[in-house]
Amino acid sequence: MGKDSSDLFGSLFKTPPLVKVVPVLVPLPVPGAYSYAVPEGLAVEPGSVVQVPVGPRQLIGVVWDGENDDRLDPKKLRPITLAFDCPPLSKEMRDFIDWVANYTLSPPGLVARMAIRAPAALEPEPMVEGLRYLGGRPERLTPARTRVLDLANQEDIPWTRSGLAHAAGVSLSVIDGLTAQGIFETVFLAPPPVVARPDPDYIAPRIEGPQKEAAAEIVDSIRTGGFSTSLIDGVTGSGKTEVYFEAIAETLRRGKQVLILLPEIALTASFLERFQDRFGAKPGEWHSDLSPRMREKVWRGVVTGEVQVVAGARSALFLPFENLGLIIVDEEHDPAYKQEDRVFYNARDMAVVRARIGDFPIVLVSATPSVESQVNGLSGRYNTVHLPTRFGDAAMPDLHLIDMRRHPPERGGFLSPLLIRAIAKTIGRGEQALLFLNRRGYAPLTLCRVCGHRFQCPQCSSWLVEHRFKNQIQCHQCGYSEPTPEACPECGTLDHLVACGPGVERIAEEVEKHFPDARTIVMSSDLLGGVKRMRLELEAIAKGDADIVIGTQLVAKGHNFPLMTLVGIVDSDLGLSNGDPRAAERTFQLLSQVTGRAGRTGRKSHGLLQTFQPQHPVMQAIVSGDASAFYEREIAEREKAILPPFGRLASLIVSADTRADAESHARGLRAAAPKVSGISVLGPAEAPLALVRGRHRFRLLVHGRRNSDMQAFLRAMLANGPKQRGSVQIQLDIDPQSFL
DNA sequence: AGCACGCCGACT
DNA sequence: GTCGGCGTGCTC
Repeated sequence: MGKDSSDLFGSLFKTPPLVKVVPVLVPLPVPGAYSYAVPEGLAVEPGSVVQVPVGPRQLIGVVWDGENDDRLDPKKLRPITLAFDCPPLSKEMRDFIDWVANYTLSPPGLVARMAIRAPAALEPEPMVEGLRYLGGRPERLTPARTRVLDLANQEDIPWTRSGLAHAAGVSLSVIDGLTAQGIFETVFLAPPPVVARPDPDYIAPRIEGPQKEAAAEIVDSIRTGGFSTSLIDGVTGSGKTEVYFEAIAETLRRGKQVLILLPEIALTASFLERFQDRFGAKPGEWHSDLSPRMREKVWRGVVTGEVQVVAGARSALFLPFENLGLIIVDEEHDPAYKQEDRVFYNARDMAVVRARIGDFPIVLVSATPSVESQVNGLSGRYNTVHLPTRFGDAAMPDLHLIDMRRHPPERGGFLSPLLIRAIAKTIGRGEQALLFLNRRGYAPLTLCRVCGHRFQCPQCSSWLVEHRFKNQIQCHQCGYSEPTPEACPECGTLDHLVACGPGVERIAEEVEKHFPDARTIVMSSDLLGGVKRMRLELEAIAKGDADIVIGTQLVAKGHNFPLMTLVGIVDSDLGLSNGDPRAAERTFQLLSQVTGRAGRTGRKSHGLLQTFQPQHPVMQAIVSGDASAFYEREIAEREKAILPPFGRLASLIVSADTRADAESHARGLRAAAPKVSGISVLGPAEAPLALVRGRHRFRLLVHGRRNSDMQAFLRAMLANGPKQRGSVQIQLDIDPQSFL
């Protein structure tokens, strides 16, 4: 190995020692990867999870692909602190993260962070201490010791200390005594799996007719392999879950992992049990209020491939599966799939992208598909599977509108005589009625009859909602609350405050007046006693311990009420004109879901919808059961609403954490770009907008922390066209697949 | 995201 | 004279 003199010279005087430098994504809102030196002897590759120093802190990051920024001052280079002992993120996962960061214009480090959000799981789980039976007898045999030895002789498996004590009905000291005498040996065992292995053939599928055909169609796409998107579109109670369970079974048979995405609210014990009934084991769970310990176990199970199926909320999409082969997105239309902080994304859309990158099938499921998915189904890009009828002997409820102009309630009331009569009949038969009103509290607005003062939130200027059960007035926007005052704060007059409009509590009052002997229950998220009480109440209702249920949104989902044969919608029009461009779609979905609560177990059932707009397309679609007419119309409306592309008319929708912030951003933008005519403001609740894909027309949502950033961005965008990317976060609410 | 720095208004 | 509000800049 001859060294020539120039080399020697270089190493002595000029050339710095060769250090390996790698890009590392750090969890900071910076546009790209940082560069770090790899210390001697540390083995890292793209995907390795590492700890690195950033300023004064140590952060967890991921070694990334690509070149280092060579403009970086080498003096700034710092070494990687350590590499975690866990499998690196796969190329597929890295591509997915890059894609999502690029599409959502989010800092890639923040996207990557979502994949490694179980810090404790980065080190392998500690071994658990166990006991192995070595045979032999103790010097003195007591009855307790005999019981332990009998058990140990029966089963030749390693015991845990406490497990053996418990099984033998003895105290830990008995076990310790035997261990001290060399009867047992302490061994270290691999930790037990979080969940048992699901068995695809645990029971024969309980499906028939159209369900069976639908399942066969989807199983077929799995057998074919490769990327495909299917949309299961079936009314409530049509057996959608049973159908996609067959897709899961087929994937498991092929030795691949499955992810089931559900809106957080649908991740209930009853779903997990249903899964267990079919597969003999529960799926792994992933959601926001998982205990850190559990989070760690599931994360680790997923990366090692030990956990075969995960049922999770949207964040589960970023779990680094070892061998993912199928994604199910249940309740595909649910707005809970949207994340609207830090990284803005719709998990449903990103799930399709993940399947595309991983080249495996994905199945979207809904009784009321989103307009976007409907469009994709109609255009043939998604393979639509219809389940038009209910499963077994259950029939859809008979639906009718009540025109409130012709059948008004009595003075001071909100229920039409027609609805009251229907309730009387229903409970007379010993069946249950559900009254739905999507409004918590007693009254949405309180005012003073003397001076006209309206109770308004001091923090965010929306109306304060009276809650009689809690004796509070609350702001439903920001959570502000205060005790209900007795006197008007403006003019000081006592006892002249008047409630305007109904909330569920007020409907309960009216119901009690009409049906004093009925067992009435109010279900709303501010039910005293929290989630536990809520669950008990739902069970009680299912058992028949209530005659009339008055509920908000939260009765719309899940739960089967066998005796529920009447659903009354108090105000069907509520939500149709709140400025949300998706108002009609949302209302259609909500009303379909609520009316779908009736008659799920075979009894003849009815739905009555009180409305002031019986001709409205949403109302017509609901009562006629003709969803396709509604979608067709809605699609046409959206097409019309989409503004012309950039260049001719730039159109911006500004949104921010609060409406006030958004207004302030918009003022700045209007000043910065007077030629832009279409700057409009949406509050955080309304954003992002629906967009039907097609051609390259789109709206942008600009989210920014700083006015100056937003203005700079806007100027650059106007100069360079819509492809310009700025330092602000932008949400393009357009079909991600047009970018694939 | 955090954290430091710096610049103007209301206080012990 | 300071304390502290948030606007701005920086982290390999």
